[in-house]
This record gives sequence, C-alpha cells and structure tokens, in this order.
Amino acid sequence: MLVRVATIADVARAAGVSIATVSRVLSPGAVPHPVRADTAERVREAARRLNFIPSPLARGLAARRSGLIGLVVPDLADPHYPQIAIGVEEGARRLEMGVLICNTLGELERLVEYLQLLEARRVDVIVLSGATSLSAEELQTLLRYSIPMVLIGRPAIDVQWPHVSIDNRLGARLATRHLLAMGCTRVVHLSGPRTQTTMADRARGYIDEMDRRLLDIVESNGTPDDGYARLRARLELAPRPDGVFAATDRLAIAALALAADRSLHVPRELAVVGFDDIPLASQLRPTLTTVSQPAYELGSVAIEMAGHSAGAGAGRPSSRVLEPRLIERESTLGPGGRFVR
Amino acid sequence: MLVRVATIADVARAAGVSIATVSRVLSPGAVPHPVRADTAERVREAARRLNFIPSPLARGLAARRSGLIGLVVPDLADPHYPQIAIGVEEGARRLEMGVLICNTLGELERLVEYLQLLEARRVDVIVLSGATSLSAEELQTLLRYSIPMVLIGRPAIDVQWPHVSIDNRLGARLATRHLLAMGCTRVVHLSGPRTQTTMADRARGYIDEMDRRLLDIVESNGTPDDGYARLRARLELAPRPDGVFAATDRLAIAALALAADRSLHVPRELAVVGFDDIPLASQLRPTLTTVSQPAYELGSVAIEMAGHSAGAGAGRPSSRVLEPRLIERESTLGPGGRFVR
DNA sequence: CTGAAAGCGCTTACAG
DNA sequence: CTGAAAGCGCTTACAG
Repeated sequence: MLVRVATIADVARAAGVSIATVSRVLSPGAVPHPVRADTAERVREAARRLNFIPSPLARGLAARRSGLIGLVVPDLADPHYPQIAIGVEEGARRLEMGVLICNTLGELERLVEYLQLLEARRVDVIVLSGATSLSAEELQTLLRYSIPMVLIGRPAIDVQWPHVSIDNRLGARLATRHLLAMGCTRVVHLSGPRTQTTMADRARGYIDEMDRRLLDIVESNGTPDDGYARLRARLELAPRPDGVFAATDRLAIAALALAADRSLHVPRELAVVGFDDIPLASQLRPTLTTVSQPAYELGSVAIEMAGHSAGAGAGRPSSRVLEPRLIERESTLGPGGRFVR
Repeated sequence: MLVRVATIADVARAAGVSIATVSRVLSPGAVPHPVRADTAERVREAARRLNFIPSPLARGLAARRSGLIGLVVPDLADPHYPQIAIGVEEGARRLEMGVLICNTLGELERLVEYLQLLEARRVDVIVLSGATSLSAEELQTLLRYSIPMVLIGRPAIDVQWPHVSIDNRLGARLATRHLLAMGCTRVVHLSGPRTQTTMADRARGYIDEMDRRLLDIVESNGTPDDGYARLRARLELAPRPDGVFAATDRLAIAALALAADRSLHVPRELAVVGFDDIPLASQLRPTLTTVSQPAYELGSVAIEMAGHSAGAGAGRPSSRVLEPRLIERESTLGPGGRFVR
C-alpha cells in the first residue's frame, strides 16, 4: 500500500504552473511574493486534491530551517517537566512544528551533546528549561551556539536570550505569608540547591516575608529522599517547626511523609505548603496546599516567544514573568477548610 | 559568531577524495561499499579535524530517511508515559536518532493528524504507545500508513506490527494473590476502561486468581477522580471490601485518598495494591505496594525492535513480553512490614 | 505576476 | 576501490 506521496512537481503539473509558483503560494516566505489570486486558488485546489504535504526535509534543506523545535529538559521523571512539555508541544503544533525532546539529566556534558545535535539538525529554535541551574561559566559555554534560544526560568547571569519564568519570589512570599496567617510561629523553609536561581528566588521570598522572625532554612539537593533526611535531622532539634514551606511539591511530599512517619498531624502540628502544583497534589491526603506554577503556560508562552526569536528578529525579544497563585488545600487548612490552631 | 559549519565537500577537499568516498566512509549504508583502509582513515581524520557532522536534513532527503523516531503517547500528564519517553529517548540517543514527541490526549483525530505529520517528515519508525485503547476498526485506520511501527502494549487485534508489553495478566495475579495471602477475604478490583487491552488483561488476571471466590469489579474511566467516585459508591454497599487491587497507581492513589477520607486504616481495614510503580509510589504514606512495570525498559526495548523494523526487515520481527514484579510496601504490609490481620 | 535555473548537502546507481 | 553525475524535493535570487 505504498502510495507514492505527491511532490511539488505533481501539484505544479496539475495546476499548470511552475514549481516556483506552487512554492510561493503554499509556503509564503519571510518576504511574501505576489501571486495572482486566481493562480493561487488553482494551486491551492490542486494541492488539496493531491493531498500534498510539502516535505519538511526538502524545505528545511533549501530554506535552512527545519520546522523543528528542540526542547531541552533536565529530568522527565520530575512531574513538573512533562507539564512544560505538554505546553510546548501544544504550541508547536499550532505552528506546525515538530518538537525534538532532549533529556539532559542535569549533566552539562549531555546538554552540550544535545546542543550540537540540535544544531546539526538545524532546529529553528531551542526551548531550554533547567538553565536556572547553570553557573555563569556554564552559560558562557552555551553562548558558543548560534541557534536562537528561549529559556524557561531565569538564568544566573544576564544573557542574550529571552526567558519566561514565574515570579518565584512572590510565590514564596505568598506561601510563607499563608503559613504565618494560619498561625504558624516557627516556619522552616525546606529548600533545593540554592545554586539554582529558582531555589534562590524562593528562599529569598521566604526571607522577605519572615521579616524579622527567626530564619530557618534547610537546604537539600532537591530529591525527596534527601529532603526527607535533611528535614528529619532538623526535627531532632528544638524548637520544633510548626510549618514547612517546601520549595517544590516533591519536597513537600517528603515533608508529608516525614510527618506521617513521626505521627505529626498535618496541619495541626505541622502545616505544609509546596510549590508547583503537580497533578498529584490534589490527590494526596491531606491534599497539598501549594503555589501553582502555570507549567503548561510557561511552555506555550515559550513557544510564542520562540516564534519571534526564530522569525526575522526585530531586536532582542523581551522576557516575560508569569504570576504564581496560591492554592489552599488541606495541608494547611485541614479537612473541610477548618483549621484553628 | 556564525561559524560556517563544515560540509561534506570541505571534508572531501581536505582529505583529497570525492564526496562520494566521504559519504561511503562516514555513512555506510545498508549495503556497505568497500573503501581502502588508509583512504578511510584519511577521511575520518579530516572529518574529525573539521568537526564535521553530516546534515541530517540532506541525508534524509537523499536517502529517504530522516533519522527521526516518532513517539506517540496518549497523555504526558500520566506519570507512566514520561517514564516510557525516557526509555525511548535514551535508546534513540544510542542510535543517534532524534525523538519527535506527540501527545494525542487519547483522541483518534489527533493521532491521525500526527501520523500524517510523521509520515511527511519521513520518520524512520513510529513508537506508538496507547494503542491498547484502540478498537479493531481504529487499528484498521492505522494500517493505511506505510511507516514501520512498534507498539507499546498489546493491540486489540493481531496487526502487522510487533509490540512490546508486559505480562499484565500475570502482574494482576501477583497483586491479587498477595492481597489474599495477606489475609484479605473480600478483594475488589478497581479497573480502568476494559476496552483497553491493558485493563482487560489486568481484570482477567484478577479473575484467574480469585478462583471461585466472589468477583467484585468496579470499572472506572481510569482517572483518579472517577476512580474515587466509583469506589466510594461501592463502599456504601455491604459487604465492605478489605482489599483493593487498583489497575493503576493513579487509581490506587484515589483508593488511598478515599480510605483516608473514610478514616479506614490502610492496610488493616483496607489493603491497597496498585500497578505501574510510578516514581511517587514510594514517597506516599503509606508507601504503595504495586506491580512494577519496567516503563523505561519498555521504551528501550521498543527502540531496539524499532531498529530492526526500520532496517532491512528480515521478516516481521517478533513481539516481546516483559515480566512484571510485585513490590511490597506499606499499603499491604503496614509500617516496618508487620501486618497481621 | 511568472518561470527557468541554481543550489541546499547529502546518497547511490553507474562506469571505470 | 574510486569518482562523476543524477537526483532527493524544495526555496529563492535573477530575469523578464
């Protein structure tokens, strides 16, 4: 059943024009070429009839662009990133572009390898998430690549690429303020590695909001296991915290696990707030109060910005910051929203 | 910093040979062409020196293959699929192939759209997960596409493509047997839509193992919310189950939530077993007993099989079935593994 | 507004 | 074993 797929020549023949005209009708380039309306219609009609889909391969070779977007994520196993991938994919689909997925595992070496690959494939633009954990020097390395990029998350130094992020500092303030408002007096912040701007910003927001209260920051490497161990060590010490602001939902889940293992009632003895609003946050018991990161939106906005980057760049596109939102659930309110300390 | 990237002509010039020879050395095709050893070495040396990476675009156009793999998943938000994606991506990387991600949301229409796109892009092979939920007629539709495919999961009817799956029936037997061994006398099966072969097979395994005991199957649409509602309705009726075998971890999490909301102690009053072993399963409290699906392995095996499909197919490659494994945790054993009913 | 033609960077019969 | 050349299916100056 190998039906030969129609080429531009078939369409040209059917419409009685040259392939150049077909191309100009069906693939208006950066500088649109004038074509007579009825000619254009004839071409479109023929294309439709023959079920013609221009070969992205040929087009890419000729026009030096591939119609591909490279999506770099640090870890697909972290539920946050599939959400971003969904947004990127959705946006790309609207632009009729394909998404090449790259999973770096946070290794710089793999990141570089991927960038070379993506460059060789002539991707039009790269959407790079996880750049928040790159140091200044590492970011410098990336500057060697000439491909347009859009970053998700604020990079450690000012770079030439635009980025889209959420206001992590504000989100952290909302979380901390909420814990204080619920009556917590000893709020600890369970942080991820603060070499990441995301984590640094969230810690910053916590510090802001704590004002002159006693700061209590427990730093982990970001994995649930390490978060659990660090927080457990902290609980051995007095005074015991009565509220935890975890820098991510994964860390918050570790905090919930620890509370369960220690038979601490959540939220009465230990209130917990996370960050990210991963899909499972509302399925846990207690359901998790958290700061919602519009991951999907981050992805789709990134694609939007990428469209501009890849196009005839009218100067450096500006970055965008999205608003986080506090989602109040049982881990601070108690079942039914009633929680009086 | 737009360094012109080296082309095959540059390498040919540097090595003092024709571009044909360069191609034959660097990209041995299906039928390898003989080249003198020292010539080959000269070419390789030049390629290395110039940092030459053959353009996948040009190569694809000329050779009618793209070096791309299309990965189709029904839903990236379901934690099971990112695991598969990781395996596929890893395997593809080893083969120096790119992975185009396609998220169908379970809609046939989108699936078809993606297949056309992937065909136009001349992907070498498609790894299709989620085909377990396609009906016989829907699978027929797919037969119209000439691209080689590898399925993840057993399709409803016998098709021309090979598939890799796990033994769902066996996994379900292990889960059910474990619940019975732990002393449960009224085991309910919380199922997903049994139009999916995966769900049908798991229900089948439950039925097998229940032998002549009373069967009690609650079918849901597979989402945690619906699973919660269905199971809740079941709990209103006597006799109350004392064990739940949930067809997926997402459904098991719904069961745990329901138990918490009903103040049923897990596992003493209600033991719960899931299926999939998603990353969070061990982070919950109680930790979740589940059947481990080697999702990563499914992905990498699929790529392995895909390599054969895409190559000069020596007949139809055979399908493979991987072994599931029961992971015993607190939701059936109790903390510390001590659970005596 | 339209077309002939060069060219994108490779692969692969064909000839030697 | 090696090379000249056609061709993959498009885009895009260039000329009219």
